[in-house]
Amino acid sequence: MNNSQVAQVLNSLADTLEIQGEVIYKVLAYRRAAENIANLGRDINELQCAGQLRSIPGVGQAIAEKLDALLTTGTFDLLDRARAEVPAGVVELLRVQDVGPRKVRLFWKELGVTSIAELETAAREGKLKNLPGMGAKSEAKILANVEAFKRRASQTRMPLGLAFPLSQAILRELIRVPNVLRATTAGSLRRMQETIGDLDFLVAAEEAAPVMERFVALPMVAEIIARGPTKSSVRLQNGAQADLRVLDPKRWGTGLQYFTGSQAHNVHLREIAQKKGLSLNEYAITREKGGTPLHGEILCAEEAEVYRALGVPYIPPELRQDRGEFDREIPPLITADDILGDLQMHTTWSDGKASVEEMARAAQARGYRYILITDHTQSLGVAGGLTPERLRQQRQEIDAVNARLTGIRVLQGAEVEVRADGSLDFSDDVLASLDMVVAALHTGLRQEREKFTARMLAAIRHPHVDVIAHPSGRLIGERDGADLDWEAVLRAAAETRTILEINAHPSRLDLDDLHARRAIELGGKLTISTDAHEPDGLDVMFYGVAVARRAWATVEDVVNAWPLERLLSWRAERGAKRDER
DNA sequence: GCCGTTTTCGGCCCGACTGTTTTCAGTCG
Repeated sequence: MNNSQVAQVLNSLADTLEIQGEVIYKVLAYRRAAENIANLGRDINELQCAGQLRSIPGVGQAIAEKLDALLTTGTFDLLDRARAEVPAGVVELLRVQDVGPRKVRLFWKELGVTSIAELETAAREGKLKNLPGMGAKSEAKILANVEAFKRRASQTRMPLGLAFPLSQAILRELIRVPNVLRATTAGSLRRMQETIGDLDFLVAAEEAAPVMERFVALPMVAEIIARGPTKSSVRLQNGAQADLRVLDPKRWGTGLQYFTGSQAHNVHLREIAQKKGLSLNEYAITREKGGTPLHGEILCAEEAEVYRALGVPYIPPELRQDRGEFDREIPPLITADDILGDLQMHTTWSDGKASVEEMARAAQARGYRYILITDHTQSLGVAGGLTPERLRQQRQEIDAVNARLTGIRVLQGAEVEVRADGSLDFSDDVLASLDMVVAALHTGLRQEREKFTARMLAAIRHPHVDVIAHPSGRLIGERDGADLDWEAVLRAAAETRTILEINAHPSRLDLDDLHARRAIELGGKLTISTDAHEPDGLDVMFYGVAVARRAWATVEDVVNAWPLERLLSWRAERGAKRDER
């Protein structure tokens, strides 16, 4: 079982216990453990082997024993009992909006409902409205939510690449409302998580009503879920939920901090406040009940003031996941302005849509000093992969472009296929003729762990390979990454000075933040590359930078934030080191 | 069930909105 599967088991156990009416803190303990396991960055099986399960935050004696059994036998006592007592279909009811543990229990115990289909039938037959605490309105709402659930065939979160442009479009509308002073996205969007559940908006305005009106009347709104004086929720036409919160500008800082989350980060911050005898909410910092009163409230118009008032260093939004950001000094994270070049892009020589010169000029316009052209190689026929002969012709064109342009240097590389047996698509002498070599695995992604890992390690240890492109091969929401021994791969890359790519395309974002962070911990180097196939494709760089920031990366960790001379001399040094091995 | 420069027991973040209620429970984030 991998980390996310273990986390899933604990979460569904927590759901089951909650339906059974278990004390909420026990339920929360399982959820917290699950979250921390999902955020681990290390394979939980390794920790088990090393007897270090209890080093995971939120895992004590009891949960450690259960994890041990789970990883060894695939289950444990409490899980078996919970599953025997509560049918899976009952737990599934929680996925319907506005149906929580208490209602699930009510419908199950009173009406014998054990599936979403049965819930729909019961609602249609009018059986829900007579239950205690229920009424006609609640019944109609639940029926509508069941239908909404069925429409959204897959309950998947939106990829960031979809959510980000959509949110910017909505934001532009909100900013235009008269008397709006500030407006921003918040939530997982502001944290730049790779997938987004709800779109969160925060607006500072003297008057809330006009902006609320505009929000619920936006053309992309399909349905109003809730509408209060300071908060509204809508369902968008693409099925996503969007929330708007309007704040007094004097309380912007606390509001933005609260609404950015993550929930785990906020819980942690509020605990810190509590230990100082303070209480934090989205409006202000106040003295806890029973404490000596403050001179009223502490209002924070800026977010940084919230952290300062609580004696905590400012934490950039991308790091607010409760993954140790309160415990360690935060280095100066890389920014988009630090990027000096782009080490993966395609041209009309293979499957790109623009010439070498067009790509070079586009990169120059974005302030870059160098680019690496990385067209596909021969065995990837579908993408018009290059033969050695065509590669030589391309070199001439690149030389000509370099002669014409000043201020940017075009390097010749290739996105070289790693074949099924781990060998590369070009001979060593052809590879040696390139300025840099990017290796990629596009085939056999479903190979078993040992086999795929061996191929990857062969590519990493290959003397001519500089970069591994999109290492896991995942496509967000479509295809999981390959099953890899990540610890072995990340270690080998660090040892051989092989650069691992963060592919900035929002459908990939590969390496992901957790693996990139682990790579850095092990001393490895990264590149953030767009994999552009046309000039505008260069504009996705900021997504990759966000992943790197979430991985705590600094300029030192990211080679395309280095001047070209430094990158090339580091590479030469690396070649010498490899020769010694 | 976890956790500890206030604690090995007694805490555990905090508030908006809705619908069913005559003061609050449930859900959500």
